[in-house]
Amino acid sequence: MSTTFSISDLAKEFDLTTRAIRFYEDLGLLQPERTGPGGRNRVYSGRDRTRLKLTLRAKRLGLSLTEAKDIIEMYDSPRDTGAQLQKFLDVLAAHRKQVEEQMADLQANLDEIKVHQREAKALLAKSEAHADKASGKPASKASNKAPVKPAHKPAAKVPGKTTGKKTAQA
Amino acid sequence: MSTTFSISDLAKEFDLTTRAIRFYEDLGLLQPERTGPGGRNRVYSGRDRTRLKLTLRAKRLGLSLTEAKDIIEMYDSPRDTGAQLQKFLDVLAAHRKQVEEQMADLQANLDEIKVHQREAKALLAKSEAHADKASGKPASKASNKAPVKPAHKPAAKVPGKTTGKKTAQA
DNA sequence: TTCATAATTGACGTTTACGTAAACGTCAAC
DNA sequence: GTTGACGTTTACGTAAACGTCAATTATGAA
Repeated sequence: MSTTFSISDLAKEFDLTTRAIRFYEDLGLLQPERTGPGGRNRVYSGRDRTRLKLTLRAKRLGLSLTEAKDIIEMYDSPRDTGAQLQKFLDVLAAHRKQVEEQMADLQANLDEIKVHQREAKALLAKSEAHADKASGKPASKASNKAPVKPAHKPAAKVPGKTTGKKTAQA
Repeated sequence: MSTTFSISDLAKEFDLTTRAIRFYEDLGLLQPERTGPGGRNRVYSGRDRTRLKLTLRAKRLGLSLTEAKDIIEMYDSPRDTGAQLQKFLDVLAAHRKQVEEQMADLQANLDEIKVHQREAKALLAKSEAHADKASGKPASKASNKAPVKPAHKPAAKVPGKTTGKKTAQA
């Protein structure tokens, strides 16, 4: 009992369809063992689960599945010789640079959001102070409307999914 | 002369094909004016350029073009009434949450990279100290090999492109 | 035993984001 | 006066990432 998972276990946990999981297997991202009669059913190990988790995180960050695969393979490939180690370090440095660039993008994004928030709040306060005629309602907190989701997305989504199920954070 | 751009200006600046830029127009992301005989040629304003820049940043962060459009439209839509302002604030809050989640993903990623770097460096130092037989070379700095790029990507790339041209950072 | 539930393997369909010609207009340079 | 360089539209092609049946097979509950 070394902690294994069925395909639907993983599907539920990560809010994926089994179709998607099998598709990832076709790409070589997962290599479940088989069980049952004639080895029909897939059995996933903890390692598979980890790879899946990493894959999904990579997706959320905008990477393609093949890119995710390349990276993940790199991360659990055999680094015995010094040359392999050195190459690994090079790749890590490149990844790090990439990630840091992306963080800069995100930070810029966040800064803009903050600016807009400040502006909008100021405007709203002004209009409310200006409209102090009738009701004396505080009018503050945000209402819970649809969080902007247009439809389906290939990457980087807000928690709520189109398929409307559970949510699994990394 | 209010700073306008030709399609190839933008193509060069952002390392896009003109095809891509026209495609963005089809999606409603850009609305260049026309010039020349019969109004055949496109002329892009600074606003178009900004929208394009925002679009590309959104792409790098894993958003689809339609998502990018929705967001950008939101950001320069008319927020006059209090209700609109409040809705805008709600949307901003949702976006902010989304962005912060993504930053968490990125941070996790970065942390893992750092761990691996430390491990690899330790191992490498060990193997070098262990192999102090012949040459006495320092062996440190990273070499500049291909930065892991598999082929083409739909989003979030390292500077160097498949089409191998210029690079424009946000 | 029968019926529902879960899994599996094809195989074709779909959406996104452009690429890739084909065919033509235009203006400057040679 | 034709050759480029750049621009245009129309249209078909394509790779990625699954969705959506359809046709089985196996298992467990009723």
